[in-house]
Amino acid sequence: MDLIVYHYGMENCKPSHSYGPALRDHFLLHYIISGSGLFELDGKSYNLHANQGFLICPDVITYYEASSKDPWIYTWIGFRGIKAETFLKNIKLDKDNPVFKCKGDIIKKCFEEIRHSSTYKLGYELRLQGYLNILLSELTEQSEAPKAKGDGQKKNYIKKSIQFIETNYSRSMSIESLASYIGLNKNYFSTIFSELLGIPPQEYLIKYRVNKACKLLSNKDLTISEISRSVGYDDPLGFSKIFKQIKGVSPKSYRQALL
DNA sequence: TGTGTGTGAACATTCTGCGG
DNA sequence: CCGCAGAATGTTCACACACA
Repeated sequence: MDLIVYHYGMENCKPSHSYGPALRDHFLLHYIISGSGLFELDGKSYNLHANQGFLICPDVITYYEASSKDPWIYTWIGFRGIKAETFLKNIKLDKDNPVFKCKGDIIKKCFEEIRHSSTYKLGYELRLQGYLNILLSELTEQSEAPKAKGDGQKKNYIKKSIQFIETNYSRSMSIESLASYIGLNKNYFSTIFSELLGIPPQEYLIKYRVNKACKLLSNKDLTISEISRSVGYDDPLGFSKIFKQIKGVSPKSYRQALL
């Protein structure tokens, strides 16, 4: 199994309530709903409060204790599985970096839904696993490295858009959908694309498709219509127009010159 | 307060699809 | 292949917002 949920729950701790030192044989994610407390692992201490969480890894001795003045209320989920470690690595969580901070209230809601799963009789396990996946997905999103600033960030946008073009050129695609894939406004996307590459995204996409078509034209078993569809043009006539505009000759003439 | 990043609107230009 | 109309895209500018 990729992921198996072992157990889950919520604890409204009394002042100075503690657990451990103890070992676990599975991963255990805690999320602090309110209050504060202390988490210790490998000789390191972490003072944690609401909206933070911590991970306990298998075979690692840990100790945690609620604050005497403002004891925490936390919720947890224990799990393991062949993909558990990979998923946690994506979140950049391990025994050396066991603490995370949550933005918004999606994580809190995931834990609420996980606890609420017990009210389902037939779909219980699927629901539980589903919410664990959503929880890990959200933590992965939130753990994303801070965005680079200036040209570095712009280069990242352009790199991402080029990768998108290279894998989706054979499908119909608008510049707006491309910009939206990157998470930018289409106008701003066009501006930075032209700024960094010297040509607008539309022109880049057309040239990329025409270059791909040139390679396909060397295969005489393919018709012009098949090639036009293969590079994202449903209308062969439109494709021929564009091709002639870029290469100066029609696709047919280009092929004759090749063969 | 200045600067950089990003958005939204308006308008111009280019592209696309269709009929002849 | 041409011309047209509508759609899509590019350009420019004003503005908001975050941050130093």
